This record gives sequence, structure tokens and C-alpha cells, in this order.
Amino acid sequence: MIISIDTLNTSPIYEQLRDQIVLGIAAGQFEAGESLPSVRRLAADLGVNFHTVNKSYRMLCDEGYIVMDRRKGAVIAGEMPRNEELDLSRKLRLLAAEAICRGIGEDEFLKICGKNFREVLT
Amino acid sequence: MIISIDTLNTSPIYEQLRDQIVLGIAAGQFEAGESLPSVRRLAADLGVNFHTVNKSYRMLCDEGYIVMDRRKGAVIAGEMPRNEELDLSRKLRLLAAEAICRGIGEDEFLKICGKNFREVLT
Amino acid sequence: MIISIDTLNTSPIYEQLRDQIVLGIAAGQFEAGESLPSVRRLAADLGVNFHTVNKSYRMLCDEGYIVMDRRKGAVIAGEMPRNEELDLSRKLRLLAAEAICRGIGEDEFLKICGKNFREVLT
Amino acid sequence: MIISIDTLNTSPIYEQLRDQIVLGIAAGQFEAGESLPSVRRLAADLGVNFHTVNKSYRMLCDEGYIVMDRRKGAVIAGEMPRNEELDLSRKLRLLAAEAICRGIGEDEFLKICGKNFREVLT
DNA sequence: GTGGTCTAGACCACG
DNA sequence: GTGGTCTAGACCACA
Repeated sequence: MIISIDTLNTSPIYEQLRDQIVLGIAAGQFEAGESLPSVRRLAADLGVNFHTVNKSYRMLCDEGYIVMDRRKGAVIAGEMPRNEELDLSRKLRLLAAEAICRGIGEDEFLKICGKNFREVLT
Repeated sequence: MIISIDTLNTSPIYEQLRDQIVLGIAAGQFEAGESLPSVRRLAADLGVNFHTVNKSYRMLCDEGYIVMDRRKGAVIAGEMPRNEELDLSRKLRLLAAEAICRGIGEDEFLKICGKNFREVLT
Repeated sequence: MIISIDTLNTSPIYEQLRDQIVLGIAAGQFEAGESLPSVRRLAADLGVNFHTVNKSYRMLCDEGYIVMDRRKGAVIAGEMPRNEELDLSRKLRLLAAEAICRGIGEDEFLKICGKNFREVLT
Repeated sequence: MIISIDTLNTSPIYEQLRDQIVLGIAAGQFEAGESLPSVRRLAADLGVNFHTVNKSYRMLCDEGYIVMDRRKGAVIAGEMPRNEELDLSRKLRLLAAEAICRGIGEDEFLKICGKNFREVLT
């Protein structure tokens, strides 16, 4: 899996990392139980400090995407909890509002949603 | 329109403000050409620093939601540009990925999208 | 409130800090809503790095003892969740086992528990 | 006796092992003078490094739970010293503090203590 | 002035 | 060789 950092992006590196790994998991590029590269390894590869990668992993761990195994390092979680729908809804409403302000109707909005959903899987 | 800020929330106040105003515009609580409260007025009402409100207004202005008028202050824009689809898509893909990781399929995802779209309008 | 660090103690500084603050809250030395010293302030007072104090505060925050307020910094939480009984029980069973191995019976164990409970409040 | 280790657990394996053996001794699953499995045997059974088991045994030895016999290996100690009350009290105070913060009173705390004490013996 | 981010590098615990 | 802890210091975002 290819992970890249955009230094021009305003969002912090650890968040970019976290997002790309989530996208990778969703795309099926990682199997459940598979190990991610070690924090120091990935940090070296990306040319960032290992604390930064560590923070991403910690975040993914808190969110249930990965599990820190004492021996295998960071491992893709098997089953992920479904509780966080509230936050998904909150974010979706904001995106919907931005779309509405730009004159996008429900049908078109759903079409965009579907298109992006499928793009994740490719 | 009711705006509430949460200092416990991790997202900055100016962003919370900006988001709620966007939601308000989408819900039709403001007409095009209508004025928002003055920076100082809103700041006083919310009990926040007026620099904070100022930053929100500047943000909304940069994004095309409002225009700053020397006399009428912040005014809801008439027509808003549709350019930012790239960012909409980027955010949607991330939300889709998070949903996929939690076992939500395309149909259910679209149902959630539709539900939240309609909730904005109420 | 007096916080001290024992460099001879094997447990990490951030944990010692966390524990002492929990003891302080239980003893009523902090009111709900009261602010803790800023991370950098406390770090300077204790002669440790601010990241270390930061970690303690983050931990206390995750556990619900404090809340990070964007303006007031770290604030003692009003109501704390009661969910963590499982961990309390697990730890208690281990302590009980150690006591049993040393020939301490239930009555004496409970007497020790009560004594220490009351000592926290003083 | 059934010993299970959890590599996802944040506490080190040697400590998990040590804790479970202490619980086993308290529950009467070992007689004084009885031998524990050899370091290599237990390590193989659990699928862990034998250094890890070794460290647990050394720990138990230092604490007086077992004695290392050149022929019989690790043997459950006959009489265990009662000195460590200080540490017991320190840990109990912390648990009491956590309980107090969550609104648990002395009576309820003692009830929980008693319940867990008895559970160790079963 | 507050916390957040990031870097850099040291030492230790663990397995 | 892995992650965890701690230090030190820089810069930025926020209010």
C-alpha cells in the first residue's frame, strides 16, 4: 500500500496517515490480522518522526481499526464496532448542508455519495 | 437562529460557528441578501472573543457563503460557486471508508446519506 | 495540593502524576469545575517535561476525571461515569489473592480496605 | 490450572503470568511444597519465550510465593511473609480513590471488596 | 498564554 | 527489534 504525505495539506500528518490507512483497510488492501509496518519502519519510510506515526496508530487503535499486539505490533482488527454512527451523521449533515448551499439536490447528492463509496472499494 | 458553542469540543470555536452558520443557510433560515449579526454583536451574545467570530466570517467569505459589505456587514451570498466538489468528494470517500470498515454496505450508506440530507432541510 | 515525583519509583512519572491527581480529587481537594494548573506550568513546577504532564492529563481525560476545556484548560469533571467496575474488580481480586497468600482472612482484609478508604478522604 | 495470556493486554506477559499464578495459589490450586511446571515446559505450553516465564518465576520468588529448588524447580512456598502491607495499602487507597470519584461510598466499596475476596477462593 | 504538532534523540522494557 | 518513556526545543493554532 502506498502512503504519501502532503506537506501542503493543512491537516496534521498523523491525521493524513490515519485517513489513508482507513481508506486502505476499506479498500481491502489489508486483511484482518495482518500487521502494519512498525512505527519506526513506517516513520523511516515516510521521512517523519516515529512519534508522529505512533500517534496515528494510537488513534486507529482508539477507534477500533487496529489492535496493538505485544508481539505482532499494529494488527488490523477483525471486527470493528458500529457505534460511531452519530459522528458519521454529524459529518454527513455538514457535507449535505454545503452541497445544498451550492444548489445540489438530494438525487445528485446521493449520486455523488454512491460514486465515492464505490471509488473507495477500487 | 440558535448558535451554540461547546468549549469542550476539540474543534475550534471558529469552525463550530462556521459550520452552524452553513447549516443555517442550508436550512433556509437566512435569505440571500440578509445580514448576519455584526461580529461584535455575535461575539457578545456567544461570550467569545470577537477575533474568533471574525475568523468564522472570513472563512465563510472565502468559501463564498457570505460577502462582506461595508455598510450591511456580513451578507448571505446570492449565488454560491460549485467548485469545491473535490473537497466534498475527498471527505465523502473518507466517511464511506469508515462506514465500510464497520460493515455498512452501499445501500445502507446511501440511506444514511439521504436521511441526513433531509434532516438539514428541516 | 502537593504533587511529588519519586524518581526511584518504577512506575512512570505520568502514572504517578495521574494517581496523585485522582487521590486529590477523591480527597475533595479539587472542586468540580476547578481548573488544574496548565501542563507547562505544572511541568515547570515539577521539573519534568511538559509532554509528560500532558500524557497524565490526557489519561485523566480519557478516564473521565477531567475535561479539556478550550479556554479553561484541564477542568475537574462534574459527573464521572461508573462503568469501570470490571477493572476495579479485577484489581481487587488480585490484591485479595495476595492477601490470602499471606494468611489474611476476609475480616482483616475488609478492615484494611475500610481503613484505606477512610484515609483517602482525609 | 488454566493459564491464559493475552498479547493484546497492555500489561506485560510475565506480569499476567505472575498474577494468574498468585490467584491460583490463593485459590488453593497448589499445595505448599508442590512444584510448578518447569520454565521450559510452561513456556512451550503457552507458546511464549522461556525468558518470559523465567522472569515471572523470579518475580514470584522475590515476593516469597515460591522458592527455587535445584531439583524440584519452582516450589510453592510454605509460609509467606506478611511484610508487603505497605504496597497493599498504597494500591487499595488508589482503588478507593477511583471508587470515591465515581460516587461509591464506603459500604458499597466494602461490599465489592468482600465479593471479590470470596470470588478468589472459588 | 494556552494546548497542539512535530522533530530529534536517549534509554528502557519486553519478548 | 519492538514499542514505551522521557527529555528538549521549535513552531503554530487558538482565544
